[in-house]
Amino acid sequence: MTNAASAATPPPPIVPWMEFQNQDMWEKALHLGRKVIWKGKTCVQRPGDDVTSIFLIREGTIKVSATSAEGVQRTLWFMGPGSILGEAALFAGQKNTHYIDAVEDCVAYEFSHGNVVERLLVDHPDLGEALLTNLATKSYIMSTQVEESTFLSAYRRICRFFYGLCLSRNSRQISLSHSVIAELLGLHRVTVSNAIGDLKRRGLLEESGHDLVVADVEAIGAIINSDI
DNA sequence: GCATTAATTCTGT
DNA sequence: ACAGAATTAATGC
Repeated sequence: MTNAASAATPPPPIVPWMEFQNQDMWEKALHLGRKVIWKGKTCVQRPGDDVTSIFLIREGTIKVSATSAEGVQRTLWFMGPGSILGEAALFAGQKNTHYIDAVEDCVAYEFSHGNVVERLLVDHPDLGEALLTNLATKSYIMSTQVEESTFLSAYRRICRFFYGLCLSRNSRQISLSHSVIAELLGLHRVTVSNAIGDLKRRGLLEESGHDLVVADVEAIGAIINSDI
């Protein structure tokens, strides 16, 4: 993929954080769904649970993670407003395979399999496209993570994550602990702490209360391709 | 409602 | 692996 367009405007890095700004298209279909509220810091679904519907997340953030038999956690991605949960399992005819945790209070809309197939996909092509976009995003997140863990250094991956997160969320604020970032990128927590400490020393990252703030987005982005 | 303590989480070495 | 700081939860007054 080496064309002028992509060279002129490089797409932002794909990060394991799904969030879609324009949810307006869903308004017309909300009446087909059922509003549900998930309290923060609670488990919403576990591996083995039957999946008979999908959920559109409207407020809050959830964490999707895999757990080994020994209890080791590996976060796969986070999902925020505008993202859809459960469509992969539903269309694949699979049971749920991951842990889904609400990290903060969430509002979601549940759509039954029947409503998805007979109403959403039939009456609203744009919602069908939104479902495909959502599914494709998950696919790209996973392939990108495999790619990056194979080819990039931990330091670069952390910078790439911060940079992509800033662009996709349009915010410099990052309210994640070091261990959460480590679980998300498959890194050791100390590796993340050291990298963050280094970025702070270099003035690219600042601390605001308990949150990290990216002070210089472009500089962080530049590190990804630099030869340092 | 408020102060103390215990428990847990977070971070830098 | 460890220690100090910082939160959060639990308990008693």
